[in-house]
Amino acid sequence: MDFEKLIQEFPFIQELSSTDMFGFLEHTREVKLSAGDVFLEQGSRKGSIYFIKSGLVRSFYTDDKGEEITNRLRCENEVLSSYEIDLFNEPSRFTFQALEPTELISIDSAVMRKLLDDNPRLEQVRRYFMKKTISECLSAIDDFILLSPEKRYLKFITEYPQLINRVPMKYIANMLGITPVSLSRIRKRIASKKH
Amino acid sequence: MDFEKLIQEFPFIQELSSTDMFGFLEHTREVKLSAGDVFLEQGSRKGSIYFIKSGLVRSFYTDDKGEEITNRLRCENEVLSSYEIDLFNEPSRFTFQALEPTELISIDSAVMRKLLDDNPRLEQVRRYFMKKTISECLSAIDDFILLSPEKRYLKFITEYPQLINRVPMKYIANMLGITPVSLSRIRKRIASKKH
DNA sequence: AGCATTAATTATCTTTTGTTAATCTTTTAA
DNA sequence: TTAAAAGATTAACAAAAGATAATTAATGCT
Repeated sequence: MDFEKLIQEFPFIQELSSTDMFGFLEHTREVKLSAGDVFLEQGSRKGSIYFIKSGLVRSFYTDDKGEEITNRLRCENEVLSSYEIDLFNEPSRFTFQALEPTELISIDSAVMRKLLDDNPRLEQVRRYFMKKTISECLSAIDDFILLSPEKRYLKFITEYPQLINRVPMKYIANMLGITPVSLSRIRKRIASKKH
Repeated sequence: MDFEKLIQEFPFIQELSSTDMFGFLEHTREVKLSAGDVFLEQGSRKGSIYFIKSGLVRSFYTDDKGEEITNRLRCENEVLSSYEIDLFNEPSRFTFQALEPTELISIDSAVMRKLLDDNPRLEQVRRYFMKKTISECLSAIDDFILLSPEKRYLKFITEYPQLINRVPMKYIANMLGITPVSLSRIRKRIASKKH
């Protein structure tokens, strides 16, 4: 794992003492997943915080008609977890699934919470992730308010070029808040504009 | 001010010592505003956290065409502030304006940050507001992904019935991510359905 | 390799939204 | 109180999205 990149992604690491770091690392474990594996189920109260060493993960919601609606995609060097379990002590509203062979480093959410609660110096870690979450959410809301579906798609492909060829378009359509059929038409429109 | 209500809204208050509470209160000040008054400008780096004693406030973004796009409405017994200033140490992306005669209790964001940083026992206060923000944001994103504009409007009027007769419809249209014209049609459609 | 499944595209049609402009209605301010 | 301004509605049209179904393309599996 590229340590430089890690620090760049998670600047708070530099501020942690090696004691803190080891105290944290001894509770982590590695998980190897195959494409399609589900590792956290909608409704579960027990979950972990996952760092993606390699691979690709989606989280999705299953609606009353049994339709799966993808709401997040995360790939290597990113962190994800259930907001419900981590922040609100509620059952996860989403299922987490690997879309590729995936290696995760996980730490149980309850254990992590205890670590953070017991060691105030780790507070910055919690704050870092909460701030990051807020930042991402605010940006997503802005996009829904200010941009058309087409603009949102264009923004998506420039912002996450590494994802477009790795996941089904219908997952992206879900995240943009439109139907897969509509996304297909948008893509056609864009392609024809570039003649 | 109704103290019971305050504790219900902000449960962390109970956990604060009176020393902490007074230390906090001595930095607050009251602001009286008339309808239309702007009290925080887009681009400002200096702002406060505002508790609305009475009245109604909106925050809006002015786009490149000079159009104002309302993104938040807050009324009495609610708290608001600039996420950019408070969390990210960046200039506010939004202007804050009173829509009615409004009384605010404010505390300067920089002062508040120092108070929170200096007193770890106040960390729960910060966490409370960050969690609340995340919760609101996630819910808003869900609505954009899962609900049609009409459903979003219906949800809005059941969730915030106290707002519909106090603010122009066009502000609500902005927050729903649609045009005022479209909202007007939606309202007509809904009215005709109830015949 | 070949079959079955899943995803993506295309087509058709209906519904909804955006845009612009005109007309009412309400609010504001002189 | 009345004129001006701002907000809401309506109209008319173009553009886009939803829904459904059919077709084509891609993927997975044994």
